[in-house]
Amino acid sequence: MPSVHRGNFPNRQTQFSARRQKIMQQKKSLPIASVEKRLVKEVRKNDVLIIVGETGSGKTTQIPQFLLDAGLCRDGRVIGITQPRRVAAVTVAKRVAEECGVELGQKVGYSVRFDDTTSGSTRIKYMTDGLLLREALLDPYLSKYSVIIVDEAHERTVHTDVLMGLLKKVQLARSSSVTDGQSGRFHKMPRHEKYAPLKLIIMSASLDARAFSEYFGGAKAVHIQGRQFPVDIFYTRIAETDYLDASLITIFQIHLEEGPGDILVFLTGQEEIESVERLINEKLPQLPQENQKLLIVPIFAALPSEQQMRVFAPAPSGFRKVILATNIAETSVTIPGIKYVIDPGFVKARSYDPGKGMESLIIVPTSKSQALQRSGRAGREGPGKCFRLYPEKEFDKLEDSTMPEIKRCNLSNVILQLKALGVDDILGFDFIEKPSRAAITKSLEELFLLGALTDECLLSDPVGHQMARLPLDPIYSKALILASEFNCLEEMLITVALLSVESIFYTPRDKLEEARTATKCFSSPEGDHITLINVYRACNDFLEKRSMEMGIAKTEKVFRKWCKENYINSRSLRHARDIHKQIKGHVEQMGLNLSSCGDDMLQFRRCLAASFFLNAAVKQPEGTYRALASGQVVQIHPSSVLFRKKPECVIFNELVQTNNKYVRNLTRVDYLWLTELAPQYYAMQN
DNA sequence: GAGCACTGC
Repeated sequence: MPSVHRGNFPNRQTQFSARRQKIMQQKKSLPIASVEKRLVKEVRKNDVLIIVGETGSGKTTQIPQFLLDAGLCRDGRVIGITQPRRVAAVTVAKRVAEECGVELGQKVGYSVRFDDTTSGSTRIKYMTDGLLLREALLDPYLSKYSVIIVDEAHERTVHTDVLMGLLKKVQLARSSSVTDGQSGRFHKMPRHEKYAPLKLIIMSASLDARAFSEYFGGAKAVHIQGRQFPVDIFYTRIAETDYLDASLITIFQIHLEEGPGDILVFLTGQEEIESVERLINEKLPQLPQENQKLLIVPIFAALPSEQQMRVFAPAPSGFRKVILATNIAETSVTIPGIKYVIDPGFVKARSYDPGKGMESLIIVPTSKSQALQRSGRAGREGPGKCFRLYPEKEFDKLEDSTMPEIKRCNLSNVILQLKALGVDDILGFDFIEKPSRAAITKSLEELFLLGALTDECLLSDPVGHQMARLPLDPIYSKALILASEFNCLEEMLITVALLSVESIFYTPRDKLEEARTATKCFSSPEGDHITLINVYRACNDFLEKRSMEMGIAKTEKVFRKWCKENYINSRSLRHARDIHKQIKGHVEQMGLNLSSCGDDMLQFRRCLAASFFLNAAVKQPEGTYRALASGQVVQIHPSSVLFRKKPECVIFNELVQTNNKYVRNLTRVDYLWLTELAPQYYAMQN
C-alpha cells in the first residue's frame, strides 16, 4: 500500500475502542438495562425465577453478566446458560466475551459437542442443553454451577424438558433446608455442606409463563419488554384449498402492490419449495419487463451450506428477494431484510406411533405461538406485514402451542439416560408434560430386549451402564458392545457413525445419472452397511495419501473436492468423522476390544444380525417384505443398494412411512442367524 | 423406481 494512504486509516487501537464504545452504547440501550437491579434482587430472593422476554430484549446476553457482577460466581463457581442449538451457544458466547472485553474461553466461554472453549477461569458458560445433560452423568449434583439458566424453554425440546425435570431434583438435593428421601439417587448420597444451593432461571419467549410457573411450585415470573417493530397481520376471507397456489398469488400481489422489502415464505419441505420455485419462474416472464426483478432463494437444512449462504447476500439493485424456506427460518436462521412474511399455516412435524414403533413425518397446522413466531420475522428491522393464508376464525381454532417433542418421539434414549441418572421410576418421574404410558412402556420393553435393563427394570451391569455412556441411539451403542465380541468393532464404529448422520449421498435431481455412476464403485452386493464402510474408507485412504504432502488447511480443501467429485455430502461425512472420533475415544476408555474382521464380512454381517435383530424383515411371495417384530408389510426404499436384489431376509435401521412404508439402510442376512443369535426373542415370536 | 421439518449428545 502506498505510504501516503496509510494516514487515512484508523489504527487498530482506535478501531478497537470505537467498536467497544459502540458495543457499550448498544448494551445500554437494551430494554433490559433499566431493570438490572430489580432482576438481581429477584434472583437473590427466589430459588426459581421465570423470565419472559420477547425477542430483542437482550436477556440471553445481559442477565449472565448482571449475575456475575452481582457476585453470584463467588468461590469459583459458574453460571451455566443452556441453548437448544449449537450456533446460538457459540455466537452468544462470542458476543458476550466481546462485551466483557475478554478473550473467549477465559471468563466467558462455550461448550458444545466437539467444541469446548471453556477453561478453569470460565465463569459464564454457554452450552447446549444436551451437553449439560451429559455433564450430569459425570457430576450428578452439577456442583460447579451456582446458577443454571435454561434459555428458550418455550421451544420444549426433549433435552430442555428432561433437563428441567432433572434440575428440579438437583435443586432439591442441594438445598440444605429440605430433608426428604424422595429425590431419586440423591437420597443414597449423604447431603454435604459443600453443595451450596442452586439457583434456577427459566427463560422463555412465549407470553404464557403459567405452565413453567406451576411446574416449579408457583415460581415468580417477571416480564421484560422486547424490541420488536409492529407487524400488521392479514388473513384471507375464505379458506384456501391449495396453499401453494395461494402462496404464489400472494407473492406476486406483494411484489406488484407493496413497497420495497424482501419476502419470506414458510413451506413444509424441499419438494414444495422446489415446486413453488418452478411455478414462479414459469409465471415471471408473463409480467411486464420492469416487474420481472424477483430473485428466488430456497433454504432448507439438507441444502449444501454454500447454497444456504445465498439467503444472506443482498439482492442485486432493483431486485426483490423471495426466500422460500422451511422451519429452518423460524428459529435457526435469521435472515436480514425481511419485511413481508407469507404463512400458509402448515408445518411438517414428526409423529410417533408407539404401537407400531414407527416414526413418520406428517403435515399439520401450525400452533398459535408458531404463527406468532413466523410473523415476528417481518418486524426485526422495521414495521412489517404478515399474510396468513387462512381466515381469522381458523387462527382461533389453532392449538396455543406446539405439542412438546417428548410426546412425539421414541423415548428409549431419554429413558436410558434417566436410568443412568438414578431415576428408576420413569412412570413416576416429574415430567413437565408426561409422555403417554404406551410410549414409555414400549421403550422400556425395547431397552429390556437390548439387554440394557434387568428383569426388575434396573440398568444392567455392565451393558446398560456402558450403553448410557455412549452418545448414540441405544441400539447403536449395543451394536458396538456386541461388535467387540464379534471382533469387528472397527467396522461397526464406522457404521454407527454414518448411520447417526443425515444421508451422506448427495443426489441433485438434475445430475441423477452422474451421481449414480460416481457412487456405484462403493456399493456392496451385501447391502448398505458395507457400502457405507466402503465410502468412509475410500475417503480415509485418499486423505491419508494426500496429507503426507500437505498441511491441515489444504487437506480440508482436498476433502471437500473429493466429496464433490464423488457426490458425497461433505457436511454429513465430516459430521460422521467427528462422531467416529468421539465414540472411538469412549469405547477405548471403556476397554472394548478395538479389532477388525478384515475381509471377513460374513462375521460383520452376523454381528449386524445380532445387533439389529429387532429390525428384521423377510420377503413375501409378492416381493414385499414383512417386518418380523411388528408384522407390518414394508418395501425396500429405492435408495438402497438392495432395491433390485430382493434378498430373502434382511435387517434394517429405519422404517419410515411416506407414500408407502419403506425400510432403509439394509443388509442381507440369513434367517437362521436370527434364531441362533437372538434365540430368546425368536423363540418368543414362534 | 422415492422423496426425508428441525435440533442435539
